[in-house]
Amino acid sequence: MATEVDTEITHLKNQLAQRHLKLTRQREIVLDAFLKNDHITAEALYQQIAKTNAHLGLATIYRTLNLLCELGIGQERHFGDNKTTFDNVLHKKHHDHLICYKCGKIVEFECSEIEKLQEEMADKHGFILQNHKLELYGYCKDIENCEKSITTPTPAVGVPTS
Amino acid sequence: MATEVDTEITHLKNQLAQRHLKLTRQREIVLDAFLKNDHITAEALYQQIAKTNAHLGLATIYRTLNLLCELGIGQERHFGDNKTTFDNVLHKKHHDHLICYKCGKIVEFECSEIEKLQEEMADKHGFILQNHKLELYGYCKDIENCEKSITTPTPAVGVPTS
DNA sequence: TTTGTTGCAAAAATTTTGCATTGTT
DNA sequence: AACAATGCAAAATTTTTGCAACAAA
Repeated sequence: MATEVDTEITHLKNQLAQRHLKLTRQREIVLDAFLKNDHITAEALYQQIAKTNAHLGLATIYRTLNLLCELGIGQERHFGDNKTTFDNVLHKKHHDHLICYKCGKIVEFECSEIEKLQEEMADKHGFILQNHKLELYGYCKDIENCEKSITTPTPAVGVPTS
Repeated sequence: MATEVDTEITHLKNQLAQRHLKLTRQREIVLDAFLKNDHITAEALYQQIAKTNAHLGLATIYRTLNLLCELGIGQERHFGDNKTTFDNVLHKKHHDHLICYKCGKIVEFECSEIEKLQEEMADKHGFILQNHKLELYGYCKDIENCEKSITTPTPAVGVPTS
């Protein structure tokens, strides 16, 4: 069956070939693990891979993740904290996020009207739009799970506490 | 004359008093310098202050900038690279950015229609919206200045090169 | 074969922290 | 006087790099 992973692998192969870069086992492992996660950090991916596969050096994870970004498969994100997370962005064009300040929950959404307006704004200011990042911060109304799921009591980023 | 800085200082004073924190000369200096810049890094602010005032420790800059964020005056941003920049966000509600991949130019804009849609999206997903960050990445058509102003040939962040 | 990649450890770069001293309320 | 902030240097984090051994084209 032609899975989404196949598509990504193919894309990766093509991009690598174009640049005379090589498709290694490590790169496949990282890509594979990467695709199974949304917004994951290099460190987390490292841990995750360490559990299931032969050991890959953290430096390789970083190098590969950066490569994926250059090839248009991944994109860096920063959610409040200062850890860089990486997202699959190749087959998820409209990849915006809602983040809860209290429990850290991240919900993905898309909105074509917003996309359209972004295009207009870029045009209005003389830009050719290639990409965007939209993050909405707030509090989720999921009282039940919000408190429970507190991992790190995310420090408010520029939210008036009054 | 009642400048914008006065407003910010007043806000700062009030917020500090509320929390039994103190208004120090250093905090005033940082706030003052901070307000004169859009999206500046801690290091840059440090350098800038070093030129004009008595020397402030870099740690103090960081501490104060983080404080400003907690008080709702500042907000952290990450534009492509992994340096944290800080923005004045108190009196600029609609503070979105267009960033040129090639020359690094940053243009600020606002769009109330987008704001409204964001509100709707948050609501739709059960969030109470507090804040947002919107960054549009692309290439500016300012051929004249785009090439010239290259500071750091910003590495493309997730932009298909094909 | 040739050229790119990995792993490791060392190095960079960025941000935070401990603690004695100093300044504000 | 009490309590918080600063400065400095040391520490902690996060990410990158150099280089010899290794693997893919």
